[in-house]
Amino acid sequence: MQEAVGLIGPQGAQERVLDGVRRAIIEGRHLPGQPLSEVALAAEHDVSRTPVREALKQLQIEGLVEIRPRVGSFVRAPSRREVVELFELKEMLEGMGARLLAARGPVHELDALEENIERSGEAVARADAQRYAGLVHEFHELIVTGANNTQLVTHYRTLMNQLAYQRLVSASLTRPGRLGESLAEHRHVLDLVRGKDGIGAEFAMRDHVRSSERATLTAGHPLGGRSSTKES
Amino acid sequence: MQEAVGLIGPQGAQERVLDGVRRAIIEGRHLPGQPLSEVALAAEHDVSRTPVREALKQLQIEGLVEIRPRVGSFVRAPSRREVVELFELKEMLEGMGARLLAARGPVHELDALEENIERSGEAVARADAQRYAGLVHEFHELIVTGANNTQLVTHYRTLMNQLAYQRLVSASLTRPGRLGESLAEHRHVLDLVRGKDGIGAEFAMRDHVRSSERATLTAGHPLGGRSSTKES
DNA sequence: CCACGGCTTCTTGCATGCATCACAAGTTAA
DNA sequence: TTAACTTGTGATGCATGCAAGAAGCCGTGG
Repeated sequence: MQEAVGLIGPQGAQERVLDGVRRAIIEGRHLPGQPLSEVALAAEHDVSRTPVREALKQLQIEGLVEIRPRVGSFVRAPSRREVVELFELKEMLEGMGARLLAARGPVHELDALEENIERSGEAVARADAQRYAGLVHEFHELIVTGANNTQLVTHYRTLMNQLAYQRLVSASLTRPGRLGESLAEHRHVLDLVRGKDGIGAEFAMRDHVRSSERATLTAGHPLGGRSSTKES
Repeated sequence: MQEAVGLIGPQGAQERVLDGVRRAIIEGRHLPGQPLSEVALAAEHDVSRTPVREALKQLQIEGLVEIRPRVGSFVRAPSRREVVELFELKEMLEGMGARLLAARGPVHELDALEENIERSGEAVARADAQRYAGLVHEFHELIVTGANNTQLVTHYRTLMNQLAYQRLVSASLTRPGRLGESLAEHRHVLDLVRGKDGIGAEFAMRDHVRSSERATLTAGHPLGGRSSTKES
């Protein structure tokens, strides 16, 4: 071909491939263990193998893809152990976010959190688990971004990608009573943040993450439990 | 050329380039802001541009290199603000390591830590700051690896690369009295870990990181203070 | 003297071709 | 029948060529 006429596109070809494949994995369109052929992805996104290779490399670093040299790339599913490890990290990072946010004083994220809790209350009242799942995501995201620490946000986002958090949360919220429980914990965290109790907010958030972890791991485990890396 | 006769090399060409450039940046052979030409690096490592590009991409994700699209790659120096952010993260991650290590009970890392403190005492007695710096690195590394959480280790290593920790620590330890102070803090942390006081160990470690941060940032700042991204 | 516009040059981004290696199916011998 | 060997097919890893864009430079106009 060698046309490259359409120039670099909106934001480069490899970024398009990167976002596309990442979303496909997180949304479950590519299942764990499934091989990701470079030529197939190149054809699918209508680019050559080069940007596909670079995108796969980045996804490997993000933990979504496993590249076995000279063999190929595969969708990576974290093992059960890794999920526990990721939750341990999540606990620390979100606790850190709550503490830093409390220390910042009144910033616009607090209003957004207030509004989030209000809308969450409505969703819980209607038992709309799907909608609440989205609001949960927003709540945690606001806590972390509100900490005003870009490094924290970067590491946190990587973590969440690996956890395929969306699906996990949706699964955990099916347990009856969990919605109200979760909302109460959110409210408690926000109260402590507003009260500028940094350490209190940190530990409330950590407790919340742990209880959320329990709810998630005791619910169905859509992860399969086994890593894609078979070590036989 | 197109020879590729020597086959794939010991561990692939791009890995060689990756390690080489990373070490060069961390050890200060490539200075912040300096442009990293693909062709120059390719010639230096005797490979083509392709593996160099992939290595640079990974280094960008690790935070050591900034790639301005269509412009070039540059050695990235974290801004003062980013250094503070990185230390905040370091504090949380090492605190987490200490807590998890305490919960694990008697593992071989504890013996290694004991021995490390012993050797550290000798280094302090001889006022050998250089040797002590290496032992500090080992101590913190043992705390983190001893937590038995591979995700933690991964994120932590990335962090340390960005901080160019080696140089920073060496600089901070020039302040008189800091060596003994630091050693006492290490010993305190290890005592709490051995006593299985997880939360205590976590906060002792966090306190230690904060005091280490103060010592580092008040010492000379070899980082230049300004980011490589000039925003004028 | 300073500002602005066109141009040159060097850079990256992507496409493509070739060599090498991993895996599996088919074949043969015990 | 089973195990080991051979060979074929497909994949990745790397080298290289071409086009588009960005930074710097020089000349010109004010």
